[in-house]
Amino acid sequence: MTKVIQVKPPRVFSDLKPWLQNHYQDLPKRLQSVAVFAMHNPDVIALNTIASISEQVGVTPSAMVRFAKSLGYQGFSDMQMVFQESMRHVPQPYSERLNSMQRSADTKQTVLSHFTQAASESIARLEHNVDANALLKASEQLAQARVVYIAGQGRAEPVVAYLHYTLVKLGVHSVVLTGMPHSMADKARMLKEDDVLLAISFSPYTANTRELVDICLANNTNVVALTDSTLSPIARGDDFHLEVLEEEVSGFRGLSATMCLALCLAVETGRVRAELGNQ
Amino acid sequence: MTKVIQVKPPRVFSDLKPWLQNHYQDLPKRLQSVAVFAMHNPDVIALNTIASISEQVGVTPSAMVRFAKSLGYQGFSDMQMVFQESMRHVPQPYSERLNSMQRSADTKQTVLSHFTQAASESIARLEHNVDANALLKASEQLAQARVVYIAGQGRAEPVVAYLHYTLVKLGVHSVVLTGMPHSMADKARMLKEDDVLLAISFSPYTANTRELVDICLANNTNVVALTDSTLSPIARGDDFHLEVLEEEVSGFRGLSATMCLALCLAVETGRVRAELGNQ
DNA sequence: ACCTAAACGAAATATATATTCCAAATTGTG
DNA sequence: CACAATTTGGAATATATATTTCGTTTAGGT
Repeated sequence: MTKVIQVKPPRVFSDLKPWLQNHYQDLPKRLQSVAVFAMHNPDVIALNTIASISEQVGVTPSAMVRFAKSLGYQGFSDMQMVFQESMRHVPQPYSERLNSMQRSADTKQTVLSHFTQAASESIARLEHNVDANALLKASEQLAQARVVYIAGQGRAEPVVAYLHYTLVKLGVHSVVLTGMPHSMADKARMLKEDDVLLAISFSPYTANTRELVDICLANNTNVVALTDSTLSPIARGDDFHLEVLEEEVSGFRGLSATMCLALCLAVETGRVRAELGNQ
Repeated sequence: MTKVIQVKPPRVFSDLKPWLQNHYQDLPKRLQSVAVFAMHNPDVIALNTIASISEQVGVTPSAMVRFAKSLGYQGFSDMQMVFQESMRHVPQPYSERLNSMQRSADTKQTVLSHFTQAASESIARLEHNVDANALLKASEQLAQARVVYIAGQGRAEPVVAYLHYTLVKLGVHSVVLTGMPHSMADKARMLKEDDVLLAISFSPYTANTRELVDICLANNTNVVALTDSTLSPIARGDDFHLEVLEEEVSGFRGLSATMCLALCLAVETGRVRAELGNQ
């Protein structure tokens, strides 16, 4: 049997790279080709089949298997997992474990750290994923509104309260839509064309908020939606929607990133309004 | 045969997202679950097998295939290619960032980034500064309460709403104290010794919330306080107070860290309550 | 140049994975 | 409430993919 490097192979890509450099010299010719290719195109290794990769490298499929085995992996598939992990954008297990490990055996601290970790990740993702253009458009809509009506239930209610509080402080005329479902619907029908509905809704989506959106769209009243998914029933092609996804910890979703976005939306609205010269 | 959307399905991920949004409503329940998951975890779809993904989504493998087909793809594998392409030349963050950058004249992106940075810093500080013991004690107080009465005004109101929402979901009997100042005071005087007041208050401190705390302490009712400073008038030696300080951006204070702490407090309360064996 | 040991490629095999099919359950409708 | 249509889960099937095997080739040492 061909010589196999005895020590356990690296299970994370960042370890694999320097590790492979050391053993590169000792590899047979074909296997060196594979090594060079793998270091230059990790994404190809991660995503393609042996047949496809080996063709690109210019070797036979069996060479790929030998390569993986000579590195100490069980087979090609085993090695491929390491490459796949390197391009997953949610190394949540890692960061979570690391964080927990750093903290000493204090259980309460680690519980909090789970939540802070989730919050940080949610916020980081928010920053990367938010459509800046959508944010601007939404702010403009709100800034131009005669009155901003805010609606949302359940987990969205704190967001409603915060947006209301901040918008009022900024001098934007805003009203929270409350009450029984049918009375809310009645109120929604009263909105004028120069009003705006600011609807906040998260999964599981309440039928009520959705109904309000339907009513407003039917009346040509503009709608700005804040939701956790573009697939939300309140997100339509003809409104302005912002998306924020909260990381969940053992079944609980926070509101850290959502609140951050809400504040930003409110402040931007104030800024745009000031630019437009409304008092 | 199940209804299939006729038009050719999108071959690039960025087209798939809005496209799915339009057809989302028409999908069966299980297929909607898949859709939501797919939009939230594209990397999982790209890298895992049907069996693994379907387990994570909570549906059967055949549902995954039906999903792909109902979208017009030949099968799951066909659809998976689209997801793989999206992460092919690895750094998706870059391309996405660039895209957002050129789309907007860079001002919006940086405005949001100010807020996200402030939020992240606040959360990091929260993690270091929180007194783990105080958190535990506070949770125990809330867990042992017959009824938790929650009070807070202004910027604290969203926190009140969130704590109320989460505690109720966890089966903790909790009530929000609302109304005119003097009627709230009257209500506060009704609290029994085995009730707990959960008071949230931030600078500038409202006299009202402070008064409630005074009343409860005089009546030997336990108080758990959530504030932005130990110097807050509602934080006393003889109550249990948690402290969270939000970084401010051009005069505006967010609630990201506060919400994180609130969720943690609520979940801990639920956990302690379960440990105590209360129904 | 010969011999030996390692490396290699092609095909056979084993395994994993996706897809199809159908009966049961669910949902919507008259 | 019953009927029809749709949706769903699980097993059977088909396909794709990795792995092993083995005869052949190559390279290095004497």
